[in-house]
Amino acid sequence: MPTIYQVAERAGVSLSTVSRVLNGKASVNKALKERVEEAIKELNYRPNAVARSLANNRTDSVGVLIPKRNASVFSETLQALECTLRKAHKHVVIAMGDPGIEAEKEAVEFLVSRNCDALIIDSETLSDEYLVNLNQTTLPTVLLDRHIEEIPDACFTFNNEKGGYLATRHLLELGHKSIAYLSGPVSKAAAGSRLTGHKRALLEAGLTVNPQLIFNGDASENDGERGLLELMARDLPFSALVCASNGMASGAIGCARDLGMRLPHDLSIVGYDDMLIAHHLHPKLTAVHHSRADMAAIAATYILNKVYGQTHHIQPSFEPSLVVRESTLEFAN
Amino acid sequence: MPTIYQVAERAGVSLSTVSRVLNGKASVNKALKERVEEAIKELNYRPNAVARSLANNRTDSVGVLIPKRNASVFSETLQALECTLRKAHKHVVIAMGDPGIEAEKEAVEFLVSRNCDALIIDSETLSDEYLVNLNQTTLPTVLLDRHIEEIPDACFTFNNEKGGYLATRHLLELGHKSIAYLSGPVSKAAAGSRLTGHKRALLEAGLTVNPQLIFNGDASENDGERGLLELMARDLPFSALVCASNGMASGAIGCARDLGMRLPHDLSIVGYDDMLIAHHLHPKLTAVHHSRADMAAIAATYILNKVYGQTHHIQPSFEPSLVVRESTLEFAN
DNA sequence: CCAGGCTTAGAAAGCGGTTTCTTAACTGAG
DNA sequence: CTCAGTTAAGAAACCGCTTTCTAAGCCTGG
Repeated sequence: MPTIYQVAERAGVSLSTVSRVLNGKASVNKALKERVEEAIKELNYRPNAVARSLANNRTDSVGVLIPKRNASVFSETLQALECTLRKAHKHVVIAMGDPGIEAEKEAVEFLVSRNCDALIIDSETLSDEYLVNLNQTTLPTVLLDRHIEEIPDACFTFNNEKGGYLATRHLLELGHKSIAYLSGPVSKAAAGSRLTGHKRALLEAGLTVNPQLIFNGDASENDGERGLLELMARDLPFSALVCASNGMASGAIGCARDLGMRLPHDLSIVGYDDMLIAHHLHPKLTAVHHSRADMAAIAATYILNKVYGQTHHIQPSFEPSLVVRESTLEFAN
Repeated sequence: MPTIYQVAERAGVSLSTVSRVLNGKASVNKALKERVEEAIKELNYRPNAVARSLANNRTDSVGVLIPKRNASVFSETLQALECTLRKAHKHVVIAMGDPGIEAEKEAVEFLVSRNCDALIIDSETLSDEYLVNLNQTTLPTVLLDRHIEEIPDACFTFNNEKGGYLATRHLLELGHKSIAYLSGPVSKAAAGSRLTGHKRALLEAGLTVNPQLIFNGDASENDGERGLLELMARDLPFSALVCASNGMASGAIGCARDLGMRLPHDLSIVGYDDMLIAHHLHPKLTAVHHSRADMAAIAATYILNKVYGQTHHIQPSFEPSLVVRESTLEFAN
C-alpha cells in the first residue's frame, strides 16, 4: 500500500501539499494539484483510514446495538441504517446484545472501545439512567423505539397509541361490537400505549371497556394461543380480536384453527407490526404497520446532522397505518 | 480520555513500560506492574483502539457483505458471525450490497477502504475472477454459500445435492411415486445441485425422471404460484411437490388453496431452507433445513485461525437435514 | 573481584495521516 | 520602487500506541 509520503515524492511536493489536495480545504496551485492527482492515480493510492482517524479523532463509524430479536425487525432496521450511513461514507459496526442487561452493557462497552463516533441503540433492557448517562458523558446516542424524558431529541418512537387505535377502529368500522384484545406486557411502554389506543377507539364508539376481554401476555406465539383459550373460557362472546403482536396473532390463528373455527368468518383478527409473518399466515393477516426502515433512516440522518455536522432535512414522520389483508371481515350478525 | 502517557506519568514509569504491562508480552518488574495497573484503574484508562491499529497495522475488524436478501437468511448469518467474532474481540463492519454487481463491488471497496483485516462475503453476483483476485491480492476473504475451484479453502457451502435428495426421499418413503419439482434458477449452482439430488433419489427408487414434472422458476413466491399452475396444466398427475425454496413453497401453497385443494391431503409439499416462513405457513411446512448459523460460525472461526493466528478446532459439518412438519402425508391412492 | 551474559526500563523511531507554524514569493498600493 | 499584506508550499509537531534500540543494573562464574 502506498502512503501519502510516496505520493508526495512522486509528485515532487511535500506531503502537506498532498494532504491539502486530498482534503480540499486549503488552496493549492493548479499545476501542483494536477501532478498530485496524477501521482495518486498512478500509485493507486488510497488514504489510510486508520491514520486519518487517529489524526482527526474521528472514525466515521457508528455503533449499532440491536438485540437478537426476531429476524425481520432486526434486518429491516439494520438495512436501513447501513444504507443511510454508507451513503454518507460512515460505516456501521454492529453488536448484538444477547438478552440480559449485563450482556447489553458489555456490547455497548465493546462499541465504545472501538471508538465509534456515535451509537444507535435498540434496547428495552438497558435502564433510562444508563442510557442518559451514556448519551451525555460518553457518546452521542440515539434510541430506537424508546422514549426517555431527559433526552427527548435522542429518542425515536412509533405512535403506538395510534396503532392500537387504528386496529380497533378498523374492526369497529366493520361492525364488530365485541372486540377482544391480546396485549403484550403492559410494563413495556409500547404495549401499554397500544392498549390505550384500543380503549380510546372503543370509548369513541360509545362502547365500554370490558377488562374480561383483555388478556395480558408476553407477545409470544405461545401466549397468543394461551390468550385465545383463556378469553374463550371466560365465556364472553366476541367476534373480533386485536393482537398486539404478530407473534401472538400467529399463535391465536393456529389455536383458532385447531378449535375448528373458520377464519375470518368466525373471528376477525388484527395483528401488529411484523409484515413478514403477516404475509405468510393464512388467512393473510390484517395488521398495523409501521416502518422501522423509515425510523432507522431518520435516526441515522439525525446522527449525520448532529455528529458529522451535515444538514439534512429531517421530517420525523413514521405514523402507523393499517394494512388490510384477509383476516378481517364485516361483522355478520 | 486519558492516554497511555498520562498513565505512565501517574505510575512514575515510561510509557513503554505501560505498554508492556498492557500487552503482557515482555516481563516487567512486579512492583512497577502493580503501580501501572493501579494507575490504569484510577484513571479509568482504556487504550485507544485507533492508535493501536495504526501501530499494529491491524484493525481487529472483519468486513461482512451480505446482500439485501430475505430477512431470515440475513439475520441468521449475521448474528452468528457477530457472536463468534465478538467473543474473540473482533468487530463486524457491515455492508449490504444492493442488488447488482457494481453496487456489490462498491460495497467491497468500502469495506477494504476501512482497513478490515478480512472479509466474509455472501454473494451470488460477484464473479469468480473478482473474488479470487480479491482473496489473493487484497484481503483474506471467505465465501459463504458459494464454491470456487481456485480457492476451495475459502469457500463454505451447503450440501445442496443431499438436501434435494432428502426432500425427495422423504416423499418416496411416504409412498409417493409421482413427484413434481419447482426448481430455482438452474444457472445457480445451488439450485442445480438440489435438482440433481432430487433426480438421484428418484433413480435410486427405480423411478424415471420426467422433465414434464419439473418447473424452472426464480425462487420467488410468485414463481411458486406460476409453477404449480403450469405443472397442473401439463396434465400429468402428481401427489407430491418439492419446492427448492420456501418462497416458492409459500406461493404454491397459496395457489393450491385458491384452487380448492386440501393440504396436505391432496398434495404433499416439501420446502427448502427458510425456517421462519416454514413455521408460519399453513400447513406448517416440512422442509430441508441447513444451519446458516453453523456455517457462519465456522467461517468466522476459520478467519480467526487464518488471520489472527488462533487455533480453534474446526469441524466443517453442516449437513442438511429434513424437518418434518405438517405439509407432507402418506400417499393414499 | 571483574568480565560477560541476562534481564528490564527508558528513549526514540516509527505507523500514516492532519494541521499549525514558518517562510518564501508574489500582489498591489502609495 | 518599496513595503505591507496575501497566498501557497514546506517543515515540523502531533494524534496514541508498539517496538526496536540502547543502556543500566544485576547475577554468575572463573
